[in-house]
Amino acid sequence: MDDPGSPLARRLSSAAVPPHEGSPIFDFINSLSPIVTPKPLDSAKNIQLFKSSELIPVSSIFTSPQVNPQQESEPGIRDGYIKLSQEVVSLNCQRNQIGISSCIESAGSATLASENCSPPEDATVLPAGPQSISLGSETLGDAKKQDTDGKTDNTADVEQLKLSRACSDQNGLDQFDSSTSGRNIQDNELAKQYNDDIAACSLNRLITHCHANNCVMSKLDLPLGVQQPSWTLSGDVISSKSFMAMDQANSEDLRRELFDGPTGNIQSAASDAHVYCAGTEEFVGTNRDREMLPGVVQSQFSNDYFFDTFKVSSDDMVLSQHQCGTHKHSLFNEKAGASNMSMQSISNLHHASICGDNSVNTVRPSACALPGIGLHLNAVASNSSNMPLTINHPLPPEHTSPATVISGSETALCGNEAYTRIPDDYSSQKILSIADVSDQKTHKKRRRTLQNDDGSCRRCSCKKSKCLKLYCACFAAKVYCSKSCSCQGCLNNHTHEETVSCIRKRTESRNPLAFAPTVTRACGSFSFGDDSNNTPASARHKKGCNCRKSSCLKKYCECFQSGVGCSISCRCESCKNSFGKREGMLLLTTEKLDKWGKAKTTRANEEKLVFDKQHPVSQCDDLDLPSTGNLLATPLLESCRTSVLFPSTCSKLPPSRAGCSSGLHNPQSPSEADVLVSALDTCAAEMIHGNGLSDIQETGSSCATSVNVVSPNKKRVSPLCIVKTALSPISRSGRKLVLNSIPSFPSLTGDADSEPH
DNA sequence: GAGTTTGAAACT
DNA sequence: CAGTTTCAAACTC
Repeated sequence: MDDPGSPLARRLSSAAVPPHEGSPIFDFINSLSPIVTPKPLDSAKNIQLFKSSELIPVSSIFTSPQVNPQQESEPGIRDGYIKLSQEVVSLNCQRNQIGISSCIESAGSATLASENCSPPEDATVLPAGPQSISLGSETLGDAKKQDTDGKTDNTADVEQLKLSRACSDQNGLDQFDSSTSGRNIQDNELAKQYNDDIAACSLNRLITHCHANNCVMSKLDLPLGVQQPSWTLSGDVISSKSFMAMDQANSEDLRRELFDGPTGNIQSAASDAHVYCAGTEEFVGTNRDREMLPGVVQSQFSNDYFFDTFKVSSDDMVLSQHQCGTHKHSLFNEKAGASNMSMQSISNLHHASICGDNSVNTVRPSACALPGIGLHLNAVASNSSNMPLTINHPLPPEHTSPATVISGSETALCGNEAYTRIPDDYSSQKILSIADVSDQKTHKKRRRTLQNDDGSCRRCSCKKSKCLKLYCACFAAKVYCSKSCSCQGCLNNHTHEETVSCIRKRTESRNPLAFAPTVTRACGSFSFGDDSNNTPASARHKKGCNCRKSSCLKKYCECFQSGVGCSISCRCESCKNSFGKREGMLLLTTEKLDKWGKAKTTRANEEKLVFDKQHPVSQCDDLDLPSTGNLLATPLLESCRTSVLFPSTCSKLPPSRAGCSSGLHNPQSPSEADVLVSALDTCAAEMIHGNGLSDIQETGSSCATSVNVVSPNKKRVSPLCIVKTALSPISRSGRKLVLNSIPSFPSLTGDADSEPH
């Protein structure tokens, strides 16, 4: 923690009280530079500095029973952040003692508050403590008892109102045509319907990581790309209701460091929170984005530092003002800049800046054609902080347009992998929203739409499993079944909470990855220059598909369903995944394959020995890997490709050809191999997915970050070392990289699990 | 909506 | 651990 005597601590302590004119803090505030919009590209690069070594284990993500996303969108749930109405906000505003503070709760909340006819008196004044708004699972669970249909009509009205308000008030968003408005509404609606736990975590974690790595980064330096993922994820979380452990201490530390300046009034409460700022997302902006806000919202901003002081509590946690504000900030960027893709001038600019992509075209064809949501249905267990999340809504053809793609952070940042599953309800609800707004269809029709049209609805219809097996989508997503499920004999509900918990534990003990998300996003994906062209494909799979007949072209394929390309984790056959074939293995030339195939075990070992003699010293002094592994001693690009690809290739090759399993093993422990495979996964896979050698230097840091994450013995591996080594002439000599113990399957445990056991 | 196909999960 | 069975979603008609 901070040294009490440190300038930082002094600033912090002084910030707790209103500054007086002439006081040091006042002077300090006055001396602050105007807010400067960071250059996203540069910022994005900064993000690469984030090390992943302090990331939270995935396992910590999956904790408490979750509620079916469907339910979370229901009135009782929403009230949670609906309560953050203007009243509340105004109270918060009043509580802000520092002149520069303000509040940012927007009309969006008010609009939401009216939704579902939530009486204003329910808008409990936000207490300072964590007990304020209880939106825990139980609350949500109870809420799910409510009927969904009744809500949607109100929602439609509200959304229409919101739309009109937005249209009339927006100054900078004049491209708001009716069709895209509908989509925006959908996005907004969707985002509201998702819990944003992860979003809350995301920035914290980002900050935490930054902190851990001594990144000097002011809140305003948080690039859009950093911020956006938070809110992009926020949409997910609302639905997924996943909880994520937070390194509260770290984030708090950093928050103090970063944010204690002028606004000071830091609430040292739990850093994680269900940031129900989300309810206002479409109207929330930063001071620098205010011109883009609807007037009604702008009017709520009393000053330019509003986001510093917003305070909101939700669930059982209190979000620091800064967090929330920053999230809002991010959120707005997301909503205004990304979700409203129709506003090309905004979104394109944004995307381009985030991506560091020269191309202004933000919409990838694949994204438009996604059959499913970019991420999976499971609980959003996301290290979302860094995660550029492309939400690719599975929309009917008539809705399939760039504007439907929430891609606010397509590339942005990924200090680490993230485990993200967006409930398919997301999309279905989006469709529902469309129906509500545009047609006011009947409930029946809506329900039908909900269930059928987008084809991605995950409401289970289990018959025999009692919804207590992974067959059940709800169970697999760690959510309780909802009314909208058509399951029979369902035990996956609150009534059988203990049973469910028990079964979950059992299931998880049997397979630790049982509840792991299918799709994750690899660390470093954001850093590849052309990743904007294949963001879905850059997603990685923890498990990978095993398709045979579907050629990964149907929703049988989890990858395809998730709108991502197949990865090296997949064992699919004849992969034709339109989002990214596992064609990396095609990079293995026939010659190479033949070589590998013909290589006898002994010969391979001999070569290895010879090579080891020739290169007795690692080319990277600080590459402190186990000598037995020496896997990165020759991390030449080609080898990197080859070897990393090889596992997947191996799985399809006869053992005799599967060099990686044909006796090249040495006594190295499998975990190390896993680790390294995992470490190389990102780099190699990114290369595989079309990123050339020229990208490596760019991506080196991220790759190395990955390596850092998975480095055996938790020893850090110099990023530069990896990159250098990968590009070294020696490495390019073509000598085979003897990946001694890479298993025939790549690590399925993922980065977070990659620590040696 | 019924039947078939598919691939993951569970089981042996 | 590989093979088989079970299961539910996706798909087809």
